[in-house]
Amino acid sequence: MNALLEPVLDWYEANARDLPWRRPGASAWSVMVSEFMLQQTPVARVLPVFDQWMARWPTPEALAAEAPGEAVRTWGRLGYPRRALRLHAAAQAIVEHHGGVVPDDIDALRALPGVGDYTSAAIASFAYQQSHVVLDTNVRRVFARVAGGTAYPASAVSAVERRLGETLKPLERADRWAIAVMELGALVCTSTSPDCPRCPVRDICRWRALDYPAYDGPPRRGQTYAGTDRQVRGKLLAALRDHEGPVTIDVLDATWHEAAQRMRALDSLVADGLVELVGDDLYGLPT
DNA sequence: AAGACGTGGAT
DNA sequence: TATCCAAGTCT
Repeated sequence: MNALLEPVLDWYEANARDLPWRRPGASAWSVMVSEFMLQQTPVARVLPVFDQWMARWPTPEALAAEAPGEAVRTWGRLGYPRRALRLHAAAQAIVEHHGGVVPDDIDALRALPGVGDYTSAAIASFAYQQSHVVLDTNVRRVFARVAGGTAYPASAVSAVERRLGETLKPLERADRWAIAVMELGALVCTSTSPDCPRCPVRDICRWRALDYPAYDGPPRRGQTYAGTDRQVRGKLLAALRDHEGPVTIDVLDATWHEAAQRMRALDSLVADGLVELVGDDLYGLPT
């Protein structure tokens, strides 16, 4: 018996956001696109890019027919542009191996580029209403607090969490349960300022019962950014996105002062397939 | 199995 | 202003 089930499902019924990939009739492809875009990226920033993307490429086949550089360009400033490349490659794999239809088998999904444990479970659950344990950062935080009595989960998914996910997963409507817990984590049981008074399971929350003990685990990995290769890669790619065609090296030189780091970043972009050397000192997005 | 990998809004 | 961090994946 899962004491969380009904309160969380009822809360979701009343509080779920109206998002395009959740609407009735939303295609499996739209669910897949949304999941790629939402990896480490807030909903508010995904929405406009998602709309452009789906208008231009309403099917895997449409995207697969394009140059990967167009995917990278349309990705815009969502961040982690390798996701755009992987989504493009996944679309090509879907066309080549699955008849252009987003597969409904979780293992087939998991084999696609850019699709890991979370995304495969999410697509199978939300596009095909299957029953899977879906462990994203929201679900893991809710579990850690309600059941574990701690402020945050560990950095990596544990066997205990998977077991808990299996235990709590209802026989019916498992997909709705999954999205409901995710939504609760996203809107109420947030990382920094949880809104416990509005929480449907506050009365059975272990973390609350213990009076919110502070996180005492190992330091959570902080992301430095200023001055890193990541920042330089971002500037280089932004310059390439902002030009119609290939750019000369001097355009790229203007994006960062330190030559050694600039070259290292450019080389890594080429190695990742995000940038192509198209001529003598001429660079462009992949064709 | 830590660390790399973008970006911008919130605090 | 500095730090946090948002539906992870890959190596």
